[in-house]
Amino acid sequence: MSHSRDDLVAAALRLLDDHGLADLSMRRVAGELGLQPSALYHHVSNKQQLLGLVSDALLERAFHPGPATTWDTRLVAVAAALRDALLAFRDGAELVASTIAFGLGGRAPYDALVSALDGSDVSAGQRPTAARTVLHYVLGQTLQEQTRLQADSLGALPTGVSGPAVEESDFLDGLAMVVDGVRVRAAAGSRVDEGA
Amino acid sequence: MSHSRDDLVAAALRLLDDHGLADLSMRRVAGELGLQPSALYHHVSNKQQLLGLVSDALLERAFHPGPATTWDTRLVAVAAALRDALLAFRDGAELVASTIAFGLGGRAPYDALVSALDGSDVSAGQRPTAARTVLHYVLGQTLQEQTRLQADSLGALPTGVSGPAVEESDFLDGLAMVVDGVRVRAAAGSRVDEGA
DNA sequence: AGAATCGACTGAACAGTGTTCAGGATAGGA
DNA sequence: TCCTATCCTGAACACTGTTCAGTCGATTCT
Repeated sequence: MSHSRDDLVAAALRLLDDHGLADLSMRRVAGELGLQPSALYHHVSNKQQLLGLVSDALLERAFHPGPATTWDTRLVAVAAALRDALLAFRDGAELVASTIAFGLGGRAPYDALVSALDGSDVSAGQRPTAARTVLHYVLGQTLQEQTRLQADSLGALPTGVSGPAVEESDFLDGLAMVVDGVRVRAAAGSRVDEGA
Repeated sequence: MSHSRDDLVAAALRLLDDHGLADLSMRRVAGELGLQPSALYHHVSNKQQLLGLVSDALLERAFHPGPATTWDTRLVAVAAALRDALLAFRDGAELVASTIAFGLGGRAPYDALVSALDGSDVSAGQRPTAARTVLHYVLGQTLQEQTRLQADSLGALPTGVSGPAVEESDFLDGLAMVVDGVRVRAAAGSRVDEGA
């Protein structure tokens, strides 16, 4: 009847989705598994480490994108998959944003963005910059979206008209702007103005 | 000997810079002023509200940019001023990012970015998108910078070579990419290719 | 088989957290 | 003088993450 580290992560992920990040305490995770709080520290050394593992679990399914033909469609696909993963769990964006900021996990998104630029005309030196920029945009925008969505659903004004479609097109508009910025670099690298 | 709301904000800002956001508790703010913790709730209804006010105070001096001639230099100037303000206080980026995300203050940066686009060829409909995008970039990038800086200064590897100059040029590189993305929209609006 | 070891776990405790609430003091205006 | 509004005290509530000595059960070694 002994538990594994993955059990803690699964229980924490369940609690996150049901009650939100603010109510995700070590005591609640322990209670969910029928354990004393101190027992968790045999599987994990920290609450922050546990949150990092939860964050990675949340992101796990997001990064198996089909091999899109061009780097820019790949970049958009990875960014959209990241957003979807963050929105799939309550407070997902907040969790991932904070674990990435403090470097306790969530390397997968950055790595996926960098490798989306494989075969592009963006110079090797500028790929980290491009990936960071897209990542900051997706995290910031999705955090704001999710916060607003959850505030709305918990009894704010009825608002009505602006559904999730507006949120998504807002996201894609901003993303297209960022990708345009990357494209300018790619064009400068190849000395070709692609115009359009 | 009675205190005002501004006294709380000033004390909190002092504590933030001296001991960091994690150690900024209501009890410490009260102690700094020689008060009981409960006394704070006569000036402020929440810890979150207090943090919002601290965040606004921190940003206050950042947004009186000289009237730059072109919209893109204005945009860069506002973004750089925002970054400077965030870096001027310990955990400034973390504080402001979280209060902005939860809508408890920090409207000034967004407003300043929107009005930096006055007189540009970016359409009125796309200015909010452009401002949001730049804002997300600056917050995300500066949060990461500041976290790394503070982690370094608290006993990590000596690293040595990469000083603050590298951080700043990283910031400006990514910012230039985002601004390029905005510029593409401006060019599309005016049907003029401004080239390099 | 018996002994030793190791992992998971308990139960209690420590030092803190944000917030609430009844009541006291002190000032200014009627 | 009374009244009232403001600022504040002191105590308490219900939590939080984390540590630590000790216990139980299973596995491994002799």
